[in-house]
Amino acid sequence: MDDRPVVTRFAPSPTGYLHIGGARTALFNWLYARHHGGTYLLRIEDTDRARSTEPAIAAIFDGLEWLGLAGDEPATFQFTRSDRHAQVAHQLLEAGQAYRCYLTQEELAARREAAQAERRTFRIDSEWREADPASAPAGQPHVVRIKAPREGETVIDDQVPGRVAVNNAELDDCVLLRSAGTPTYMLAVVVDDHDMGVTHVIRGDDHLNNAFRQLAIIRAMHAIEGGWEDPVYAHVPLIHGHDGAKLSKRHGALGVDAYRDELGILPEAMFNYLLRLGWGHGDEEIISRDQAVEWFDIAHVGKSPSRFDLAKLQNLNGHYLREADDARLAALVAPRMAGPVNEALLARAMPVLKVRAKDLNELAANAAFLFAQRPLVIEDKALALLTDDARALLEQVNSRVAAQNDWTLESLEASLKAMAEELGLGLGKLAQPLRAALTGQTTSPGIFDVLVLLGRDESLARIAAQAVPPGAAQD
RNA sequence: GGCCCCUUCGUCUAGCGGUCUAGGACGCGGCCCUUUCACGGCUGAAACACGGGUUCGAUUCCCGUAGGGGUCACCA
Repeated sequence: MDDRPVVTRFAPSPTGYLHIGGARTALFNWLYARHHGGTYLLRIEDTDRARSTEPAIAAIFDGLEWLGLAGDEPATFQFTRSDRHAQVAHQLLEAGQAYRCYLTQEELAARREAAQAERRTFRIDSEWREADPASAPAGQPHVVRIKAPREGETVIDDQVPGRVAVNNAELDDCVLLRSAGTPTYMLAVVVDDHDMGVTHVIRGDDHLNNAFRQLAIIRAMHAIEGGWEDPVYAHVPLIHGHDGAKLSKRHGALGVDAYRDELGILPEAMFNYLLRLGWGHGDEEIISRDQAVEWFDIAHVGKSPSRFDLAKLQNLNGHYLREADDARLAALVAPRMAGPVNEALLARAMPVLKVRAKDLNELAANAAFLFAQRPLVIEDKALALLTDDARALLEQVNSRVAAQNDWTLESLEASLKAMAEELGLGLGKLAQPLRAALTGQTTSPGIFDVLVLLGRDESLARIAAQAVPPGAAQD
C-alpha cells in the first residue's frame, strides 16, 4: 500500500453483454473510488480479437451508463496498447526475467496427457527456461514466458479473503507474448494497470489465482526499473444463481439491458440490489447513491458467494417505483403500452398506479384501462361480477352520477357512498360492478380515482355500456 | 485430481469472545387498514454445517471433516 490517490478500474472483456456480476464489480470499483475521492477508470480488454465484438462493447457502455457507472475518463482499449505490452515483454527478456520458449502446443498437450495418465500434477516446465539463448533455433516460432520464481511462496494480503499464500512451485511460467507476437491478458492487465496508475484492483475472485502470476510480472518489472508497486487486491466472491450454481443464462444471468428492457427494472433499484448483494451496512436496506458512497468499504464485503434473488430485486424495484417521479415513469411506461397513449394522463394516473406495481411492465398493464377503446374487453372474472342485479345497479349509478354538476374525487365519493347507504348496501356491492364496467377488470386503482381519471364522458359511456334497467331482459 | 477460497433463517445479510432466549430485509403464514388490488402497520414460523480444541466463556479464534465455489490455455 502507498499513499498515491486511489485509482480503481473496471476491465470487462467485450465478449458478451454486461452481466450482473460485472455490473456489481463495476459498482464496487466506482463506490470505492468515490468514497476515497479517487478516480474510476474503464478498460476494455479486447486482446482476444476473435471473441471481442462491437455490439458487446456498446452493450457494456450502455449498461454502465444506465447504472450511472460510466468511467471518469474515456475508456482505454487494451488492444491499442499492444506495442507497449510487447515493449515490456522485451524489457523482461533483456533482463533475463523472461525467456523464449520453443515448445509447441502439441508438445505441451502431449506432456499434459502423459502427466494425467500417471496422475501426476502437470506444470509447464520448459527446458528453454535455463537454455542458452544462443542455442535457440533462430527464426522458429516461439512464445515468451515469464521466468516466475520457483522457490518460496507468494503472499497476497487481499482485502476480502485476507492473507492468501501460494507456493511458487505451483506457478507456471505463463505466456507473455504468443507466437504471433501478441500480448496475452496476463501481461496486458499488469502493464495497463501500471500505466493507468491503478492502485486498487477490485474484481471477481475467479481472478484470485491469476493475481499470483500477475504479481510475478509486476515484481520482475519492479526489479528492472522500479515504480511497479503491488496493487491492493480485493477479490470479490462471485454471484451465483438461485440454485447455488454458477450464474448462467438459465439462472437469470441476463444482461443488465434485459433487466431494464424486458423486466422493467429501474436503475436505482438495480444499483441498490447489487450493492446489498455481498455487502451490508448494519440493518440498512434502502440505500441511496450518496449514502452508498459515504458508507461503502471493502471491509464489509462478504467472503462467501451470494445468490441472485429476483424476488428481492423486484421488491426493491417496487419501492423505487413508488418514489419515482410521475412524468419520468409515464415516459418509461408509454413505449410499453399497446397503442398510442396520452402521456400527460398517464403521468396524472401515476400516483395511484405506481403503488400497485413492482416493475414497468406491470405498470403498463395496470394503466391499460385508461386508454382502452369502447367497447371494452371485459375479462371473465369481471364479467362474473356483472350479474343482472349488478347491471341494474349500474343503471342507477349511471343516472345518479350523470346528474352531478362537478366531477371530483370528493363529490363522486360522497355521492356514491350516500347511494350505497340509501340502498342499504356495502360500498363494495356497488364498487365492484362499477370497476368491472369501467376497467373490464376486477382490480384497479380506487374506484373514485378511476372515475376522475377517465373523466365524465368516458366514464358515463363505459357505465352505460354495461347497465341494464331493472327487469329488462339481457341479450 | 492439484492448488486456492468459502460456510448465520429458503434467500440477502447484522454480528467483529460475554450485549445472542442470534437482529434486519425479501419470500411465506396470520391479523389490521380497506370498494378491489396494492401500499402501510402489527405479528408468526424460519439459521450460527459437523467434530475437536483454545478460553472462565464461543456464532465470533485455531485445526480437522463434510459440503459449496473458483482455477489449472499461445481465453480473458
